[in-house]
Amino acid sequence: MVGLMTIYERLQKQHQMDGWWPAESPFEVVVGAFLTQNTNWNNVEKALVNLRDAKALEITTLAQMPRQELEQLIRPSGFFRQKAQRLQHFCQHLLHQHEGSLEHLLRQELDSARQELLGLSGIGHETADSILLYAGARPSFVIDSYTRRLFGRLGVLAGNEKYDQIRQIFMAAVPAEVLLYKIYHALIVTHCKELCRKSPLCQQCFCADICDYALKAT
DNA sequence: GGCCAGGCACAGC
DNA sequence: GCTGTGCATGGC
Repeated sequence: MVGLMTIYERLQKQHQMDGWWPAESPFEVVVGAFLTQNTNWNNVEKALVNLRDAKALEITTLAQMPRQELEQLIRPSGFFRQKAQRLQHFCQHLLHQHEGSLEHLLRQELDSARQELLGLSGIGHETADSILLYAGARPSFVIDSYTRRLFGRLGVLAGNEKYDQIRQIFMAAVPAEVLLYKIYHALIVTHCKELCRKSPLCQQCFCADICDYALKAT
């Protein structure tokens, strides 16, 4: 069995990758995390531009804006009614429970912050961990569909593990460093997006090329 | 024109 | 606990 750090090193040799999540502030990371759910990032970008132009990338503004106005601004990201409602609930939660401070929520003990996030509407496991890692700089490994596909094909995962089981596998094998977690997740996504979908051998991202590469000793 | 994209919640079993 | 379904847009 190839170790997770070995796979990391092989991926790193093939892709240039930095901190990755494109955002100008932790709050913008949060907004992006909601908007990107089951949605192409290109569409998220359009919505973020709209919000920025409307000077609405701010907790109080977003919380108090008329729902329909917010819906129209984020419309390009899809599921806009759901996402508008959930974003406003999140901002109102910050205002009421954390004096409007995102940092106040995220600087709690890691498991406490995670549980609080998971209790909010529209925040599931992946979104919670994305917020913790990329907005809060907390070492919480993000598991997404790419991770499941790639590491399932590599034989690291059986395919029936629950989210938290997979997260534990990664967090047990990868040193708890924020930058390392960020880059590893980014490498997985980038690797799958660039290579997996483009290969003629690709079948729902179980593409032989990507896996042979990752397994191959370099 | 069909399929997919960096999910989530909820109903029904 | 697991599975199916609704949510909606834009790019390929």
